[in-house]
This record gives sequence, C-alpha cells and structure tokens, in this order.
Amino acid sequence: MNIVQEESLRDRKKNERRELLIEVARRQIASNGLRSLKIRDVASAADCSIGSVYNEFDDFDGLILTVNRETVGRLDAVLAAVPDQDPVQHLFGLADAYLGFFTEHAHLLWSLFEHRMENDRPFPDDLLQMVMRTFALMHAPMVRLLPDRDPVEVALLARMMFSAAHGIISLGLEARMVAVPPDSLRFQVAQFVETQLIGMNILPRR
Amino acid sequence: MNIVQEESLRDRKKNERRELLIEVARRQIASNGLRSLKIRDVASAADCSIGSVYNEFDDFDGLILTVNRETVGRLDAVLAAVPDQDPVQHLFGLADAYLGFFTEHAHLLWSLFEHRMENDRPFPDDLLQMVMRTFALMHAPMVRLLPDRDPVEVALLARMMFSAAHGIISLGLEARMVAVPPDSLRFQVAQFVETQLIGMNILPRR
DNA sequence: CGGGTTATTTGAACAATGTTCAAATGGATA
DNA sequence: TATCCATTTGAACATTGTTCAAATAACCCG
Repeated sequence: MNIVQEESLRDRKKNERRELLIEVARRQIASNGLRSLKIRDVASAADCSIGSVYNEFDDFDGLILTVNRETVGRLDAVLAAVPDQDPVQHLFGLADAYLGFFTEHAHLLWSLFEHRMENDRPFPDDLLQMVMRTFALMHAPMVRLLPDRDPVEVALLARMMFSAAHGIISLGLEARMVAVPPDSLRFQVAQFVETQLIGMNILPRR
Repeated sequence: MNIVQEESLRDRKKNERRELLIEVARRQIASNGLRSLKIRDVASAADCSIGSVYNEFDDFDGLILTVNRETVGRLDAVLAAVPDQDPVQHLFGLADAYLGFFTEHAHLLWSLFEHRMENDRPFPDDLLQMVMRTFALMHAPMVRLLPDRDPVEVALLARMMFSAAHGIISLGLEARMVAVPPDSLRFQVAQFVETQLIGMNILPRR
C-alpha cells in the first residue's frame, strides 16, 4: 500500500484555501481584535463563500481556535528559544520574551485568553495541553532554583509567577485604561521578577 | 422656588423600573456571565418591553456600564473597610479582600474587565475615575511603607502589585483551564504579597 | 474523451439579537 | 373631563452566525 499519497488538485486547493482563511482571520484579529472578526469578512477577503469557511472549520469557534492554536505554537517557539544556561537569567529572559511577544501580538494573545466557547462547550483539550506545555517552560528554571522544595509546590509557584507576570503585562498594555509606557512596563516586569527572586532567597538583597 | 421636588407617580415608577432592570441584569451577569446577557431576557424578566430598556439606558453598553459602575462601588466599599492601622497588615488585608470579592462575584468582576465598548467608543471617563480611585486604595499603604521613594515610582509599584495580584486571582479562578483550588489560591496570594515585601526589604527574610 | 460518481462550493434562507421609531398608552394639568 | 405631553410599546430592521439543497467541479473508469 502506498503511504505517500499523491496530493490531488482537490487537496491542494483545499489546503491553500485553508491556509488563506487562517491567515486572513489572524490578520483581522491581530489588527482589530477578536470581536472584529466576522465570517462574511473572512469569506470575502479569501474570495470564497460563507459556506466554504464552514466547510473548512466546523463553526466560528473552530476558526478562532485554529488561530489561537497557532498563536500558542509561536509563543512556545519564542519562549523555547530563550537561553537557559543560568536559571536566573533564564527566568528574566522568559519574562522579557513574553513581554515582547505580548507587545507585538497583543490582540492575538488577548484572543487566546478572552475567547469563550459558544454554548458552554468545553475548552478543547489539545489546546489546553498546548497552553500547559508552554506554562511548563517556566517550570524548569524554578525547579533548578529550588531543588529542595516539594515539586508540587514549585509547580504552583511557577504558575503563580506566570499569572502575576501575565497580569502586569496584560493590564499594563490595556489602552482602555491608562496604558503603562512600554519602557516603564519592561522595567516593571524585570523588577517584579527580581523582587520575587530576592524574596525567595535566590538573589541577595540589594 | 421649591428645590425639594415632590416625586410624581411617573418618576417613582420610572425609578423602580430602573432599579429592577439593573438588578435583573446584574443577577444574569453574576450567575451566567456577561455574554449571557440579552436585552430581551432583561425586558421580559422585568416585565416590560424592549423599548423601555432603551428608554432607561442609551443602549446595551449603557446597561452593562451601569452594572459595572455599581460593581466598582461595592468593591471600593469592601476594600475601604479593610483595617489600615499597620500598613503591612493593610496590604495583606486588601489582597485577601480582593480575593474574597473576586471569588464571590467572579462574573461581575470579569464583566468589568472584559467589557469593550461597541464601535470603539471611548471607555467612559467617570468609570475610569472610579477604577483609578479603587486602585489608589493600594497606594496608601505602599507610601507608608516606602516613605523615602519617589512617589511616582511608588504609584507605579502599587499598580504593578495590583496587576500581579489580579493576574494570580483572575487566572486562578478561571475554570476553563485547571482552576487553582480556593485554599491554594488564598495561600498563593498571601505568599505573593509576603515574598514581594521581603524582596523590597520591608519584611525580614524568613 | 465522455459520462457517471462523488466531493466541494455556493448563497439563499433562517435564527438570534441589538436597535429604531411611529403609534398607542397613561399620567399630569387646567 | 378634556387636553397635552412624556412614556411605553412592539413591529420592523440590521447585523451576524448557521444550515442545507442545489449547482459546480474534480475524479475515475471504460
């Protein structure tokens, strides 16, 4: 049996269209936010009918989730590329990389955090797993810094620190309220990590 | 001229209806989230027509904003009631009170943070002022704890700490991902504040 | 190449929901 | 009671997600 299937014309067009649809949707979310995304706009921008969007994605949520999945993937790649030799510098690097990604793709990240499934359907498990895996990138340096602590505690601590940093960045970038100036925000994040590490007896007092 | 105006039957009915509409809307948001709020449901629950809701509030945003304003007012009252004798205990108390209010009224607080105006209209200034004033409650103990620092720096620090705590609580309560158990969350918040204060040389190392 | 078969695409129609406004209603007033 | 005007009403409209039967296009085989 031939495993390597020849790609038919149908499949190629289908794949091209799918990529185009995702790209169009991502651009719209990235520039004007999740709430500005409309099926009809996506369809007309991709030069196809409304029905074709439904053919490719089960429903509106399906399209959003696909964009969000790719966003998590990109974030994961950025965070995974942070140098990890020294665990302290690793933590500072992760925080700064998260800030950088958030600043550059604020609407995409907000889409990830703000999106709620229609009709109280459950959040898809695979995306949850992806998010958890990205969370876990913060876990590694914390384990190295606190080798004697209960690993469960350390996991909670890592998640707590991520949530705190996320709060600082997310509210700091919110233009609706008075946004924190970018330089100040960068300083705040670094200061938060440093203060936290000092408080945990990992860095010396200043 | 008579300043104390006799309340006419018209006015009384109008005020009663207004209160009822707000109450109905708040209950709906509190129990099922902002997205579940529908004009028609509110109208029928208040036993009046759709148009009457529009008569009382300019539009849908107007109703939501009214509920959100009251939420900020209630939060402000709760936080203002926290004992403020010792600034360190004051900070712990504020964090715990915020956690308590958030836990009890999660959907109402999410409504406050998630709501976006229709058509990119600006966020109303009076509500922004209310939120800022509530933020400022955290400011006072920080000033007492860091009397020698630049007040502008302290203000940024206070906002940073609020944002961090908000992130910890908000993501911690999110059931969509794996929610942090309530007791664990309470511990995390207290631990965050303590670590932060130690790192800022305000509390001794443990 | 042609005809049959199957997959895909299309867009009109539907459902849900925020919004408007002319007519009806009802409280105030003389 | 009669007139006047504020308020209320709900039908109609606009937007937007969703469905599905008909049209179209790709594939396959003789």
